[in-house]
Amino acid sequence: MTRKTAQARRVEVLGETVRQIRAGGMSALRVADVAAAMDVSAALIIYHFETKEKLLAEALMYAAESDLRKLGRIMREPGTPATRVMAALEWYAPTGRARGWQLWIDAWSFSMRDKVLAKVLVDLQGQWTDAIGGAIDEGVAEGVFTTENSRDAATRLTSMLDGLAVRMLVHQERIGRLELHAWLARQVELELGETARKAIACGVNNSIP
Amino acid sequence: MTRKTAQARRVEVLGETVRQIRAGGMSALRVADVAAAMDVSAALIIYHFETKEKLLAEALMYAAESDLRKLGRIMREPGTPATRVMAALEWYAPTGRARGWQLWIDAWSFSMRDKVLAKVLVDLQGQWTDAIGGAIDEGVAEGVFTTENSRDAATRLTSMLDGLAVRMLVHQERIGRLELHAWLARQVELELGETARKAIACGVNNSIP
DNA sequence: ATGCAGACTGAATAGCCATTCAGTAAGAAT
DNA sequence: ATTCTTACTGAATGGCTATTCAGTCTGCAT
Repeated sequence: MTRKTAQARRVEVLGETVRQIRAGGMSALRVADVAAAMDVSAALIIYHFETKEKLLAEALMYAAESDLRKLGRIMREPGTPATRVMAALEWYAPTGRARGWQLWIDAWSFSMRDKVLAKVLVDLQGQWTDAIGGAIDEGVAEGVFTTENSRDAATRLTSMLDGLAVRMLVHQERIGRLELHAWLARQVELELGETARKAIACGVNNSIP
Repeated sequence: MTRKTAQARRVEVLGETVRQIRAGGMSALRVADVAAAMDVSAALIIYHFETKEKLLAEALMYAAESDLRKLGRIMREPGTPATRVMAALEWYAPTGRARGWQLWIDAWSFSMRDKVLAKVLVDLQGQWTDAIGGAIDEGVAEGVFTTENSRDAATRLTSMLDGLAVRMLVHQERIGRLELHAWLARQVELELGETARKAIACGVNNSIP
């Protein structure tokens, strides 16, 4: 058994934990399984994380951080506010089997009983809302978007996507990429005005063939 | 200990189970707690339901059925399609502390691992979509609503409400009754055309002071 | 009255898993 | 080399709860 620094080991454990949650859901997660997959003892996990609950919270933070890094990258990319908003929403949106979403639906359920988890989620959602809301504000400043309240608009847009994720994962509805995109574009037009739609249509032609 | 017919006892147990799930969530549910609240033995619960998992599935069905009965009542009430659609959506919408919704968010999470539960949920959502979609169709026939596909419109509307429920319960966002109503009305207008808004405005003045 | 079906119970049982703990050893520091 | 920190382990332990089981009791049918 090669020893590793605590830091390296923690990251390794978090990665495996997230992988297993994605595969089987949070309630099926066993400390022993994570350990077995890494070929270490279960005691090691507890040694590094103290309790399973804390492991779970940290694992979610870990997953959230990687999501947020991606969001940051999208927001820093060159382009208009319209393309940025749309890129962010498209990436937020559930696609295909929506693997990643199962994690968050589980997290919603767990967070209602775990304050630490709840805080992670509030924070994560806050950052999404701020990022998208911020891009909307830019668009408003440039005169491309129209909205009363950019945060509220962002909330409604992401809420609809959350709901659609539930439709796809829980209710097994198949919603195609194009269909989803069309729904999203409609919604963006309602929220941000018709000039938004035109701005988006241009951006989209560049990124979606 | 007064003895009851199996049927009566089962209903009683289901009621208490749903109450406890609403109060503390599905994962906190203990057979012993349900029994204690009814002042019977835990063995009795198992005697009637065989296993906790089956109890859970039946309890969700029970909750779903009572929701659907209410939906049926709303749909049979006299009034225009516009008032019916709006009444259904208003009732579906999360309000206040949105107690009832915790149950369904839990159910989403559980259903991803339990096929029986998944089926209950698919069915429940199907009936909501059909009911709202049906009322929309009526409205279209009367020329009040305009939409390409009534089921898709119903899906989008209920999806947004699901997402808002998550915002309220998980992310602790306070969305006021009036605000929610305004958002809903906007959305209905987008989905069903502007004559829908007017029709709704009339109906709403009757029911909301 | 008597029997009987079946609702109901108390007291085990048993399985599952997180967590503990006493100790081992790897690698850095000296 | 020796020490020392600390990552790591194997083998308990302990707590929690669903489930079982061997009966008990109740109200109905005969």
